[in-house]
Amino acid sequence: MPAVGAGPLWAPDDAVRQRGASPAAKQSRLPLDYPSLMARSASQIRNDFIEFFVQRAGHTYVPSSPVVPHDDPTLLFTNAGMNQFKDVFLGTGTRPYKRAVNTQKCIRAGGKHNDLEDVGKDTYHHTFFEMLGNWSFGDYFKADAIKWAWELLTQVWKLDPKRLHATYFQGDGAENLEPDLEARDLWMQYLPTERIHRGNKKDNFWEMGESGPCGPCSEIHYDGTPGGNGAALVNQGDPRVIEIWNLVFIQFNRGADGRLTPLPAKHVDTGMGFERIARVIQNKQSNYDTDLWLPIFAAIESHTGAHPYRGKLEDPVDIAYRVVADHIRCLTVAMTDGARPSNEGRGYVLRRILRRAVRHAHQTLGVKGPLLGNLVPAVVESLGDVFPELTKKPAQVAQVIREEEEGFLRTLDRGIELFEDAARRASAKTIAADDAFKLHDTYGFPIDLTRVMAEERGMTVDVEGFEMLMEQARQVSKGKTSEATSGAVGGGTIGLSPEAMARLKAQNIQPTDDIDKYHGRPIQAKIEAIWNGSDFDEHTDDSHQHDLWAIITDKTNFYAEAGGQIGDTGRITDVDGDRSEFVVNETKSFGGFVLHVGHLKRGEINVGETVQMQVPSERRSDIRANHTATHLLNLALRGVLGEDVHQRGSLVADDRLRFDFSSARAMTQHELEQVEQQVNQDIKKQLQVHAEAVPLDKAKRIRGVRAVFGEKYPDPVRVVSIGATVSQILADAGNAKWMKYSIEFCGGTHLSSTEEAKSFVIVSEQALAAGVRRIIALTGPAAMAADTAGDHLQQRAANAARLADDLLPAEFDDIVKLSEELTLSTVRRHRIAALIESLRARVKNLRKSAQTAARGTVVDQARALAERAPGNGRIIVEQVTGADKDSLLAAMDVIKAKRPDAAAMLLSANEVESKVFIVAAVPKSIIELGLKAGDWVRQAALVCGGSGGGRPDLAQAGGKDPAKVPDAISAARTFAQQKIGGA
RNA sequence: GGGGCGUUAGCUCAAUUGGGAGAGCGCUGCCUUUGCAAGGCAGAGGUUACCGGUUCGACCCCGGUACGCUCCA
Repeated sequence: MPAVGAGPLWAPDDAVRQRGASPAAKQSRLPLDYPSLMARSASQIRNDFIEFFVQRAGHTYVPSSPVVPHDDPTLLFTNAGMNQFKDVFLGTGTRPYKRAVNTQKCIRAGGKHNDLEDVGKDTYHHTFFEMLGNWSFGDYFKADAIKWAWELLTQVWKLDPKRLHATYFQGDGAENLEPDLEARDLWMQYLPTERIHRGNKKDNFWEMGESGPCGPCSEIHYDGTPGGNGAALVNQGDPRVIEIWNLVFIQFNRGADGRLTPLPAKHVDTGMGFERIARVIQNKQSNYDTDLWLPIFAAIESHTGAHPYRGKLEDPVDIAYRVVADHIRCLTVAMTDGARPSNEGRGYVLRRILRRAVRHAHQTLGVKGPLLGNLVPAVVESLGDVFPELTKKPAQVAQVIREEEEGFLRTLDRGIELFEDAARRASAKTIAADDAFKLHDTYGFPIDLTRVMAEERGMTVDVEGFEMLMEQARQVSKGKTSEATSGAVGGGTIGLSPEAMARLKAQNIQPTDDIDKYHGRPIQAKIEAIWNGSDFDEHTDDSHQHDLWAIITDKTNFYAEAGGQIGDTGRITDVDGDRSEFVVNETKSFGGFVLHVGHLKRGEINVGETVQMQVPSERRSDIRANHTATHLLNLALRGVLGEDVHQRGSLVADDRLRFDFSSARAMTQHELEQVEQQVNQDIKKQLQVHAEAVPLDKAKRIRGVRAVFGEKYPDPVRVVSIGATVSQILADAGNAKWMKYSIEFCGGTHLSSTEEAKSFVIVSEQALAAGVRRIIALTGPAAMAADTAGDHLQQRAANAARLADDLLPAEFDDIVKLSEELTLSTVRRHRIAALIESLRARVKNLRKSAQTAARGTVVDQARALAERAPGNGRIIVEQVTGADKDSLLAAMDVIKAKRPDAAAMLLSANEVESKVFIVAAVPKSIIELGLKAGDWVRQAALVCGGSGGGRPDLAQAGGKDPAKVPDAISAARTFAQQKIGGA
């Protein structure tokens, strides 16, 4: 080990050369010597770590990946330093360096690791924290990892070696795993045996998931007991003796079957909680006592007027300080990386974090309005240096937080009202469990708040019952889930596990050569492997017609799903094309192996056989048109909306294209029209499309080049340009004129000339999430069809204004329906909608006057009937014409007014719709004689095939047989006469 | 991924078993009063979110969709 003395604190190891300089290195060189290590600030400690591994051990500083994992749907938030290197461990990705160091932004709240409810109550839980880590990707292993860890802790940070303990994996009989004696022996160079401890599988065997890379780990613990005699407390959950660094030695892969196999390339993955090591080095009792938190605590103090933070564990105000400070860090970082509060997934986690902070701020710190938004600048102050992205849009983040706070305050107000209701219903001064549960489950009113409010008025809450209901709800939620997932088998696709990839590599099968995908013409290839989803086969034939297979060939002309472009479909046949045929439904790539997934329609296939690979050209050209149009759209959006438009995702399919981009607001009709027009103009210009592989650093220098944020690009990267060749562009990469050209990093398939896209139509523009918009568009024949349909409908809508009154309503309904059903350009749809609006008032008035007129004639008939009926007649049963339910009721009002003592029934038949309407009214005096309107009307309705009912004084009925109306009338008369004894 | 709740006039919300869609505020007009506040009368305003089903009849029951709120994972 090199002596540390004169010269830099760590001399570069002879064995390694420095491979990358960190930004931190440029900012501050460490002093040659520093007298008081206890006084090191948190940010110096962070620098120490990074600098140590960069300078002393030749690591490359890799900036933190976003806390919002954009390419890992299995992960709610980035929760460990290794997340961004997962693909390297899985063997599906590579990096240009073999040693990396970083400080990773992590969030543990929601999902498997959920520390949310613990934050504030103790000294060391955080929702957001930084994870310092160093990595070896198939490079150094246990010896160097342990050596450097020891050196950093004891020589750079000068921690008391007597307080350090190490653990190693003790082995596991059930898994047939040996103890990690290698790690133990290495530690014995530095530590006496009594401070080296054995650990079980739970503590000392690290696994990424159910399957995948894994291996033993070795932890370093720090004994913070006053006498330094806490050896017995290692791994006992005692806050005085804590784990500070975990060194993971990845040397196995766990297959889907649970079996462990040794990995050819062994990796090191270490993690050290930054807040925790800062506390240890600064010799504090609590993570929150380090200088890291000072700006945030100060901001809380000045915005709330609470007493200064005193670091007490039990004091509610201090608890609130910790909660608010922790949560605002988490929220600011997460939202900076693009997450937004919502009611599901990671957005919901953010919402809960925010609410917890608001509750503490309001209940304990006495804040009335929004507070959290005002703390964002303090977070930026404390973390902006390490994570410069925080300084980009703090105002926008603060605004979102403020709005969300206001939303929660409204929820609270509503909850208080509901609570009052529950309190009124409460018996024996106890709020019922189901009321408390409903407040929580349905209206989001936190249980502890319910308790506080109950206490305020001398009441209690049935918490036990509440917990029971919660547990029930949890079971319901769980039970259904497992049922649903086990039921959902189908899907019809297969993938390649890391283990399967390892097997292919072991057989010396090379990743598929897919250079022919760009032209897509038929080629001949050799079958390398046949994968059935769980195993490899040498042969299959059409007796397995319905089974799904994946064929791997030495080369392919199929495009595998990537970069938003869907995979090709097609056929793989024998060379002559007459004996066997394999239908490819899907093409996907795993670690460079292209899988042609589908089923064998006829014949047989064998490994080693030469086959003909065919991709249908029509589907391929549809996809190419949509992909090139996507690039033109990207360019046009930037031109119309400005530089702030960034691609957030995209889908290029054969039947449509979808483009998601960041934009604060909806696009106006004018903007949509401009974008649509520009793309169409570019299509008409017959611009040539060029593609070329270019070294990544060179390509990045092109002015105005488009790349997706957070996407990892290979080196060299393929550059696709439209209207200028790649070499023209590279010759003058910094020229601002390239801003006006479409130049993108893209591995997809494209047209050779834009004119082949024929036409471009935007069919929808909508919000996807706050700040993200989605455009769906068409090209080619589909776009032209949408255009034609739009032309016709717009013409029809324009003509409708000149239609006569009697024709308009029906035509109007037709147009409205078509405008909803047809696939149209949004611009066109908007114009048609305007025409429809201009007609709406007139149609409405026509309908209304028609109805009024119809009602008038019915009422007139009723008036005549009332006057014509015998003076003392107490039963009126008559048919009227052209009435519906409403006009019959209006007519009945007239009869009731004119003949208050008569029981009256009106019937109307509608032959066209084959319906009969019946309404009856009976005055009180006759109800007393036994004639109820409901019974009466039902008698009549039964005769004409219906039924009815209502109140005794007024009832309605209907029937389906207009021809029976005369019978119904006589039946009704008879019935009434029987009841009231004639009239 | 699985639950709970909601969507009715411009706004806030009612509507009994399925039987004529309402109130308050706001709006328009008229009247009264006029120091201010206001008061009275009349009126307009509704695809009961959307689609489908059951029924003679659906705001109401059933299924689905969208949007919002909320809980659990």
